[in-house]
Amino acid sequence: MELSEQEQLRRESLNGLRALGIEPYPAAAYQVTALSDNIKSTYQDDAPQREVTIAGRIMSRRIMGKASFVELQDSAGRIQIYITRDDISTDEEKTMYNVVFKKLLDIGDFIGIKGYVFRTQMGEISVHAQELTVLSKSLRPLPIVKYKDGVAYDAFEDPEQRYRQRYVDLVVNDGVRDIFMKRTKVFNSMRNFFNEQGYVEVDTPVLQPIPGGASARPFITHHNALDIPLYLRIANELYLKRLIVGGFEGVYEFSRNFRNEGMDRTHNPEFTAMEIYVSYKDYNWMMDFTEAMIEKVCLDVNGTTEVKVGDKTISFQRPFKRITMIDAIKEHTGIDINGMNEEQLRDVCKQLGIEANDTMGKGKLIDEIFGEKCEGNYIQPTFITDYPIEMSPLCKRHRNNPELTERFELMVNGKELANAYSELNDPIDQRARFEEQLRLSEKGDDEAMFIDQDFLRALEYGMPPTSGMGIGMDRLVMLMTNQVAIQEVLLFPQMRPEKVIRKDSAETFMSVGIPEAWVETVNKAGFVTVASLKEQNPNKLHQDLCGLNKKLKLGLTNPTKDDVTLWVENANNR
RNA sequence: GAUUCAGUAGCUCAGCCGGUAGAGCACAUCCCUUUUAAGGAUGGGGUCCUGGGUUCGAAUCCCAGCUGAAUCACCA
Repeated sequence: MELSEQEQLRRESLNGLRALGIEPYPAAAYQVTALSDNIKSTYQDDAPQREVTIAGRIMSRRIMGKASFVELQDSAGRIQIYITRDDISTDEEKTMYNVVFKKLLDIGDFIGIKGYVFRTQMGEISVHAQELTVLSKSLRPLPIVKYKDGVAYDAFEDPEQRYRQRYVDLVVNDGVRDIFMKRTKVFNSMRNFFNEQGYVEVDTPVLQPIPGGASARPFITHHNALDIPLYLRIANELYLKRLIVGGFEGVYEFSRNFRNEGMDRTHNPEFTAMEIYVSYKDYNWMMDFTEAMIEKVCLDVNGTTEVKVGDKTISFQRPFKRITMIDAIKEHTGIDINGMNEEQLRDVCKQLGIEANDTMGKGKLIDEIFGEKCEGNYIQPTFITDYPIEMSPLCKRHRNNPELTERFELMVNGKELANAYSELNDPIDQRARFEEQLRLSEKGDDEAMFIDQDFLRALEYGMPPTSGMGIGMDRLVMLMTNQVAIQEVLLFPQMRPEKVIRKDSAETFMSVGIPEAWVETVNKAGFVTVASLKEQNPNKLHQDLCGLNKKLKLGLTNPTKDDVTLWVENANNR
């Protein structure tokens, strides 16, 4: 492993600490009595002096001779520490200050400080250190981000590095933690809302023998003991309904779902949905319930019902607009699709310039028209209701129109946020709908649903009238935190794995005759494994190595061409 | 999957009409007991993403690849 100069220095400092009898990774608990924000918010100039013990990471140091200032970052924020040589050092040599603090500690190290709170001449509330404890040594330099008046200087902003090394992102970038704190608040607020009504949080299987409840390509895995394929769930809907059959009157689950599809700034292969099912309710009740829930979540998280999303302001104040899908299409295209057959719908698509192929059924065609012409227009929260029956195989037929279903989707900022039904509980109708899906699947629609026989059996025992609703939690958090990328609201978004560079040890290189002194140079020339030396032209290799020796002023004795030829031969024979 | 852009020091970036690789922060050494994005001075640090090609000579031009981002396509 090649270490940068700064990394090497930090390892030397680590040894320096141990040489002084200071354990850089102590085992003992450190009793913290205060957090940075609390110290600052409760400070009063005329109050009696307050003793505190705090701990955190050193984020900056300003050494002014015998006195220094440190910015210490803990979970709540940052606070300045004032350190003087004579206060923290007890011995004659002032080792704690001159050696430990000034030489052996670095930005990024965790330290504990015992001291008292005061205000500096510049007016900043600070802690005057009386005791310094090393809590953990950091061996890698953090990116240095500085802030003044909310402006970041030298921000650490390469998305690849931020997502791959979220821990660094969280340490150095202001505001990243806030997003995830808000994410937790969204979940807690929603959970409280449900619990207050007596609904029950449950866990259902992530590994499912039949991936049901949604239309999506699943991830497939294999169970060795049973020797069967298992699928990571694409939804948990069918399991929650089984629980309604079993007698629960209200169940919900925050469900991590997995879909084997494209990734972009609004899709991650694993994402979180919340689904809730309540018996003896219909989708009208669920609309009232959903808007009440979202209004509360928004208030709990942001303290207001309005959120800024990009340059738009979205109001989550009840009630939300409601419009049927047919009216929405009429509104945005001027075409009334009510009662049209598949042929007529295909013509409408052509007329509107929407691509339609033969695998698309009636439902899919209507969905296409809506997605293309209407969806993006609904910025303020809007319930789109009464979807065509072909698109909603788990949804109850509309009480007034057998072509439609009792379904709504909630559109916000031009995208679907939530989806809900009066759940289909007629087992015979449900079986017919599944069979229709199977026909679509045979027609080439690879997203059509599988038939879950056990689910049908459950329905045959009888499921009470029920309404269910699912909501995309990541998208909700994006709205609540004004983020446009799902990666910004997932702690560890999916990334292509980093390449692991396999490297042979020095001994392996020496075993083909390369002198120890030359191993590093051979590595530097781009050969980190002995195998990579195979089939190399010894002349070129010889030249490269001698060139590096000269260029890097290594002062090594150049190998002869015969030496290099032998190395390559040995590598070939391994 | 397509197109475009990007990859240079630990971090943020300049250099890109080919000719010895630069700045700020960080780091090191020295000075300094109330500083605050940055105290002062001096100094060290690079596989210019990888591999080919053109050339006397490539960070720079060309081709291919890798990784990421944006837009579009596909998909809840």
